[in-house]
Amino acid sequence: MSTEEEAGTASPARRMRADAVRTRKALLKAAAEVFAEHGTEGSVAQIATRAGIGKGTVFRHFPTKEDLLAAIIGEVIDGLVAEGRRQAEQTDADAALLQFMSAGVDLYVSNRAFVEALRTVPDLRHPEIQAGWEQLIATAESLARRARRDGSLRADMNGQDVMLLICGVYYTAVPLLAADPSAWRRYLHLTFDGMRATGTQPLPPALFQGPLLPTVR
Amino acid sequence: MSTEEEAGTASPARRMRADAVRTRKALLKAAAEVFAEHGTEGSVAQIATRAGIGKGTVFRHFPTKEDLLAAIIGEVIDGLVAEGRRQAEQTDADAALLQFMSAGVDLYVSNRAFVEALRTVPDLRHPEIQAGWEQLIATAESLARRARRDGSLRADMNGQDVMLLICGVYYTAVPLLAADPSAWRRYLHLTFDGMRATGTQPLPPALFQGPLLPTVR
DNA sequence: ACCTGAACACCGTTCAAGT
DNA sequence: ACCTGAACACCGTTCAAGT
Repeated sequence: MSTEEEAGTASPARRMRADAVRTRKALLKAAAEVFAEHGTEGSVAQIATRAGIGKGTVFRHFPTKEDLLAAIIGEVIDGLVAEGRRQAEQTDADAALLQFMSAGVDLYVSNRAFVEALRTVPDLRHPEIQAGWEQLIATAESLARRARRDGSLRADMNGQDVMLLICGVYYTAVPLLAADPSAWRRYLHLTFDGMRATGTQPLPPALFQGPLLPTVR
Repeated sequence: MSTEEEAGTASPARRMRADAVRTRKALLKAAAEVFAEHGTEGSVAQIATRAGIGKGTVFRHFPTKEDLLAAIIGEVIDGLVAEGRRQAEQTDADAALLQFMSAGVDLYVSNRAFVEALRTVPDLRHPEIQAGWEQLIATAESLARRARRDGSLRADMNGQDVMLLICGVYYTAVPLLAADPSAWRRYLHLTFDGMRATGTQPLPPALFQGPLLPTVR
């Protein structure tokens, strides 16, 4: 978590004054905490107070609240991508895919802002988030490909499906999570059964193979 | 749609002055439109303007914005319950369940406020919504029971699962809906395959059989 | 009894004034 | 170069004043 390179998160311009570097670090830490706890609705004032800085300073570092959110979410995405790559080295392709999806749903449960941000991927036009999302799809696709080859995943499932389904499983369980934070497991297993189903009708086609957002349409 | 009994929506106290009845009707109409278009975030000012009344008047009829939302959502729920009962009369139990779920997802797609409200069912402590939700579960359960009996639905699926999965399917497809409003069909079919899966591991247990919110825990 | 709009405490955002 | 807090246009909500 904190073993990454420090300070340079999303590399702001070049060469900052020492005090600004400190301020920025405190800001990012506070924002990460507030967003994880309160979701996207956590207020800028709340973040500023927790970081011990003025409200105006937040907007000096990030032009909008959304930009700040994107910086935080970018890091969370990186973490999930890393998890996917770790799973890709496992021998059992089926288990690797399931464990990747479990990690994803679990992350959603523990970080409200993460799902809220990803759900609005088409709206949030942040290159960092778009790039992160495509990395996630690529990672998921590599896991899916292996599982397809050894027959544990149906032929018409791709990486984008995997990512979208992680989100769907989370939302399926949302109303139950307050009472039981692991209620999502039931629906992940159900979904996974659907993903391996054989001898059924072929699914209606997937929309996009590559990037989530086409320029046309 | 407008063939229902007029004016009495959620029966306010007793005997209103004629002008108040007119105001209330305009308010409910405006609120239904604004919420469907803009989701929960549609503003009270927007609704008041569209209804041609003052902002304060909104709060005279409904103590909070949430109460107004609940009145609107209550009606939408009734519509879906009716659809479920219609499907229950169909001979093919499997098709009835699938068509009920299709109608549900489709409703979510066309009415943003509806999903947003249902997702927060545990938070929204409105008896009307709670009651409506339980009616939905009961309706879904009657469809599920028939499908379970004739073997087209796995034995460990219940009505609550059905309702939660409708929501999940919607959210799975959310990022694609702007580009293709029927993208959810792919995931509904996948989910449905999971729901009929046989010869697989039993699912982790369901949390609650009856009402969604236990008093304990 | 019913409606209204000004007033309040919030929100994200801007910016002149300070160091 | 960097930070700050007052000021702005919003938000949901309250309430004294009008009919």
